[in-house]
Amino acid sequence: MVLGKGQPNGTAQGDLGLFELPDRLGGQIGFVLNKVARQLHAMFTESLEPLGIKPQHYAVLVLLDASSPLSQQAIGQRLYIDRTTMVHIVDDLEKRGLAVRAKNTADRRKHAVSITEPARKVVAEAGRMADSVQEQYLAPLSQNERRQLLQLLKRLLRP
Amino acid sequence: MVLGKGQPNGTAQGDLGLFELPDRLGGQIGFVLNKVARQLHAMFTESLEPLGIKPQHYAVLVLLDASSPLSQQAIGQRLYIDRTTMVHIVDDLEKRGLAVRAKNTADRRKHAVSITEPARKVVAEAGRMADSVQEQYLAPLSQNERRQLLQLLKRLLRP
DNA sequence: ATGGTTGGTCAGTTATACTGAACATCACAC
DNA sequence: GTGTGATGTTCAGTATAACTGACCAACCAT
Repeated sequence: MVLGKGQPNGTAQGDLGLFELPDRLGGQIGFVLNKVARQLHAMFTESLEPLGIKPQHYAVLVLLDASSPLSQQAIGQRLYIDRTTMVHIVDDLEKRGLAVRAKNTADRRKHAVSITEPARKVVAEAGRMADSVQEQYLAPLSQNERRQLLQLLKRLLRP
Repeated sequence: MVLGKGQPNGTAQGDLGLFELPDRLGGQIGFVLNKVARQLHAMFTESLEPLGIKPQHYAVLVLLDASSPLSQQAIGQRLYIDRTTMVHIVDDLEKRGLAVRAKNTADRRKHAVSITEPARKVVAEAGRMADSVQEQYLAPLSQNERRQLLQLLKRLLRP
């Protein structure tokens, strides 16, 4: 998966030219996409460590912060997260006191997952870290280019 | 990591508007990046199955096709692949008769990893599949936008 | 000859994603 | 009222990719 640390060492920032990819790979958006995603993910993961959460936790909390409660299925659908992975994420959040699973009286199949008050502070803090990491990693691009990149990526995202 | 299948089901192509991300996430390039990378990776992985290789195998073979032999360390550095992961990848390729580890007489610490002749055919076929998958997934973007996306991503990639 | 570094391997751990099966629950047709 | 199909969630796994730390052989500079 696109995650983790692992930058090649022994090279200075900006030495990318020293390791040109062959055209066959350099022309593959998927390849570069994976590596970029992994680098950014690793930076974000590291920055969140003091808060005791991971990027996936943050994403779920952001959604719940915006609108609580939601079912696990609804969260998963909006965040492109697998149903079993969602079970684990909510397990973790419950364990950390950052979310609760309540009964959904209208449909007993579903949990009513809600954010807790302490979690709102965590989300705010993590949001600042997210912005900081993004600012740092996207430094090679202008603001306009960043908007452009995001817009292009969003247009690719399939349901 | 950014990999696997897992698209939410029950929604039609183009229904993205139905599941807008909150700004806090939608504005995070990392989040969208991960999801896009995973989708493209899943498509490519699936398309390669008939050839019995995976995207990482393909990447290594492409590099070796361009220049053989190379040490595992050299391959890893150019493809942003961890040294232990590289061991497994070359193990797999050897097992499939697609690469060989020979002795490096100049430096006995290093293997001289080379592509095999049969593997060149696999690389060619996989390359066509890579192009096809990329063509399909990038369909929402114009040719110019695709070049732009790739260029922006490459500028972000750190050593 | 020695110490530091490098290349590679091994034995793990971690994160994310996924499948299939199972069960409780819901909605709907009859 | 009943049966059937679908849904939401959980469980028990598997898979992929990445990673760390330790270890050993080999290389290089001193």
